[in-house]
Amino acid sequence: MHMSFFFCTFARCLCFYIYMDSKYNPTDIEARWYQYWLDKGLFHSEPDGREPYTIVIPPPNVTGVLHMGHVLNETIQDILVRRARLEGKNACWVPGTDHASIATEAKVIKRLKEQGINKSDLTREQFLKHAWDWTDEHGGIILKQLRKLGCSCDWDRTSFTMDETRSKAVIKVFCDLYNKGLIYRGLRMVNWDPERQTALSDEEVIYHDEHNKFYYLRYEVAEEPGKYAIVATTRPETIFGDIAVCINPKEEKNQWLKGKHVIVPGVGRVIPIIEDRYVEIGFGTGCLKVTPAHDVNDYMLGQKYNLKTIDIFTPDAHLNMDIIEPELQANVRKYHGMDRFDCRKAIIEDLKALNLVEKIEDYDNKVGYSERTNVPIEPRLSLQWFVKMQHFADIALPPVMNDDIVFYPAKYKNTYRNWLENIKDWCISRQLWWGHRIPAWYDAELLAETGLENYPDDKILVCEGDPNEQIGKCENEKITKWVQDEGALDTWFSSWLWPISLFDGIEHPDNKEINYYYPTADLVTGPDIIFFWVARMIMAGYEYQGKMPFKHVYFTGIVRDKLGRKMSKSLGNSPDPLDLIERFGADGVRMGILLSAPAGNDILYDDALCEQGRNFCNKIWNCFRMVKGLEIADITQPETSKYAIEWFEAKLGETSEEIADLFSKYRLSEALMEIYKLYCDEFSGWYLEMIKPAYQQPIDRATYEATLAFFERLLVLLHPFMPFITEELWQNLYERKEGESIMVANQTNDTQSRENRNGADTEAIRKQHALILDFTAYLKQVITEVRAIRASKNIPQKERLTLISPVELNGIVEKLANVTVSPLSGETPDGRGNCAKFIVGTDEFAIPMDQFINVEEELKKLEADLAHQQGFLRGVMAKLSNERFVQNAKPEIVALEQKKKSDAEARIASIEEAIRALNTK
RNA sequence: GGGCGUUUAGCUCAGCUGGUUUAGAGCAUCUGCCCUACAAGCAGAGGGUCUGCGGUUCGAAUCCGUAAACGCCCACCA
Repeated sequence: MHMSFFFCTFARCLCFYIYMDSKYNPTDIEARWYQYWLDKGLFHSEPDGREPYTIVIPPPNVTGVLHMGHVLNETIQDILVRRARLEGKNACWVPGTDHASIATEAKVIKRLKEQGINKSDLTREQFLKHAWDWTDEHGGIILKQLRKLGCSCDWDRTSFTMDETRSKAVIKVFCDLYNKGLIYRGLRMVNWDPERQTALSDEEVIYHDEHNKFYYLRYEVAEEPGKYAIVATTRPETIFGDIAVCINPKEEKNQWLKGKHVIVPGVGRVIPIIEDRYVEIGFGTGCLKVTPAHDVNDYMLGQKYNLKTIDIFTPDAHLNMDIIEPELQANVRKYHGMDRFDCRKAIIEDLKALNLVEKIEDYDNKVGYSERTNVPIEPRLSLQWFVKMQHFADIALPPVMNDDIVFYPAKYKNTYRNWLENIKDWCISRQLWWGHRIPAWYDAELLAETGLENYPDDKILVCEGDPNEQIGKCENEKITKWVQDEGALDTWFSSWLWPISLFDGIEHPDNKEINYYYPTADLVTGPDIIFFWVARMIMAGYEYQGKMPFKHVYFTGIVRDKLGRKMSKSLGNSPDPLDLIERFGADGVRMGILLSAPAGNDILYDDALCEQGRNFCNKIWNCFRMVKGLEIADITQPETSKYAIEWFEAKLGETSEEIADLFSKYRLSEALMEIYKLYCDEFSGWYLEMIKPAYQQPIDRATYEATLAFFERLLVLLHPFMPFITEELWQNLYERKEGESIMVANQTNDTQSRENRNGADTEAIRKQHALILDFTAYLKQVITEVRAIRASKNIPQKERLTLISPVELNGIVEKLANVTVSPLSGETPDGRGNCAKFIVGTDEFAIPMDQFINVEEELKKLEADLAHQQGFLRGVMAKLSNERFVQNAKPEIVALEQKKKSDAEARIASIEEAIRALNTK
């Protein structure tokens, strides 16, 4: 293979193609052409006069590695980009990575721990140094992996959500939204991740069904010792924070509790019974313990009734008893420092001992988990920054609902609308260091006085840059030092600007690049981030560019294994894409992942699909060997070849149109399947067989040239899907100049021929094409029937047969079926002894043969066919004899049925005649 | 608790506004072939009544209703 490659490329010595290996070996070829594309700058885009086609990559985590989901996603993007490039558009695919604040910070902490360093021992600056080291070390591995897959990203534009331009954009947008009153600071109940010790947005919480316990606890009534209110809870460890017990004022069975007080079991705090209709009548015992610091609803009640909050957890969800009233310390001290789940067990055991547990029931409920760390979320009251979302929902909903932005598949419009119509404010602050630091500053002196929570909002300074540098420059400024907010921003607060910030459109909103590349054409992503990312990009797009960020959104499915299970590390069912590329070639893997991936459907991945991709490469490879192995001579062109060329021209045109149509609907796997069939069936199976010279005979020049031209068009058609093998063969099909590439070989053949046929011409050519396509389909049927007869009678292909035909056929049949066609002349074929018969359309063909014809078997077949045709005719007749059908159906439908009828009758007559003939034997 | 989607050959899926020779493709299966481009291949074949039920219609895989199964999204019942 190495040798042949060498000669193909450099010596261009035709005869060596014959010695090409019959198996395609992708490894060297892929590496070589990717480097070539890079060297020639073929991925790079600059604004020019052409129509732009832009895709921004959904930035993978900077320290992530390639998995099957990426393979699917990036393959689709590459196909779209390469197709656009071939159509002559100025295609620009911008790559980049995401700093993924939580995930990356977790990885850095883990590594530090392995080195014996705790995050808490470091300053922010020290930690960030480690984080950047880690990023430099592991960052961008995934981008290198994308090259193996063949992705044609403009690497010169590689960006990072935390590089300078992107960071500036984030800070500027924060300040702008703050000044517009769309960002505020507030003490709210948020989703708290005790592992990472940070707030999360609602979208980062994943709910799992769980089998839990429902604990019925006995709260002694203070006014009536010995009597108890029974409170049911799933979280007994929160009773230290109980501040009231709430009943519904209309609940009959709890009327007696009204106005009384109860004693929190094991804790000893005396708390009031309050009344609110929030408590559902009939659920549990009707008594709800109110713990405003640890439950969203309880917090609501707490606010309504002005109850105090007792936060009994440390940020890492251990019990903090220091906050409990001194007089109760003796009761609760032993729980101090316990983990929340350990405490749950302990408190129940202790309450059991005190006979304060009424009963414990099994209970199924939903528990929220942190998306990133997978630990149960703790609702926690804390001071955070929020974006007011109603405004954004208002600007982002209409363009999707009226299809200015088109979703594929459209069903996600519902999901999108549902979210936007129930939008809640977005918690954007994180208690992390790795990320964009919130540009909010506090007067150090005042802060020391008030503390963060009570720091007045109107004394907060939100600005780009460090305000301390301005100190002293203003006359009447009393502030001596500004202290920056400790928090970082949610990663998605930078991601939502991606399509704009990649072109520096936030800092310089009217620059040449943003004006050219924005809005982008297509966004390809998974439906799991429709809220996180897609919706918010639409919001930011309209807010900062006044325009949609993309015109189409292609939602991919989730990649699963062939049993339908999600791919996961723990199941070990996720193949390593690089390993697959090693085994099947990048082109094979691309085909494999795409074949079963209609938009929005989950894809059930199976190695067998990549195998099919590899086999396809091999097929193309061998077509090429065959064509280039032909010896050319100045001989006259056979009629069969002329016909074959005419037919394949029509076929190629037809399929190209179908493929264009499928592309316009983003039905990429179907488009690939069309090309696959075009290669394997039509080109290899039929066309090449039609034009193939007899053994060791040369081919005429005209046919050879036409075949090369077809091959080239086929390669261009396939190139977006399988870039490597198509480049390799395209380069070797003709002499190419240095720097040329299939990547930019505009589909001149197609477009030219299409442009040439305009008006009436086009119509005429269409008709002509339809004719030859129909007739060839007919010829193929005849050939297939002959082959079937050979197969069933064990007649070798080499043995020439005679075919008695009632219609005029052409040399194609003689060549491919290896028959001599003889016209049906007066004499019935039956008169010639044994005949095998078949029917195509309404025409009856016969092959005389010496072999014994099994009359019974033939009869059986014919009779089965007869029954089928008669059944069919009955169905047609039933329609035609139905007056209402004839009256109501469209005339062309009735005419069609009539044609069906006459055709069926003709066929039945032919079959009956054949049966009669056999019976008379 | 709401909302959405799916259910067509062994598997994965097409089948657009009901009528196109009584349902198509790829893979898998079966049979026969190493015929000098390709056994990672070639030739041929078998296989579904379109989840069930009811309705609309001259006509339903296709429209409507209903049941079931599966899947997804959203929601503060402790």
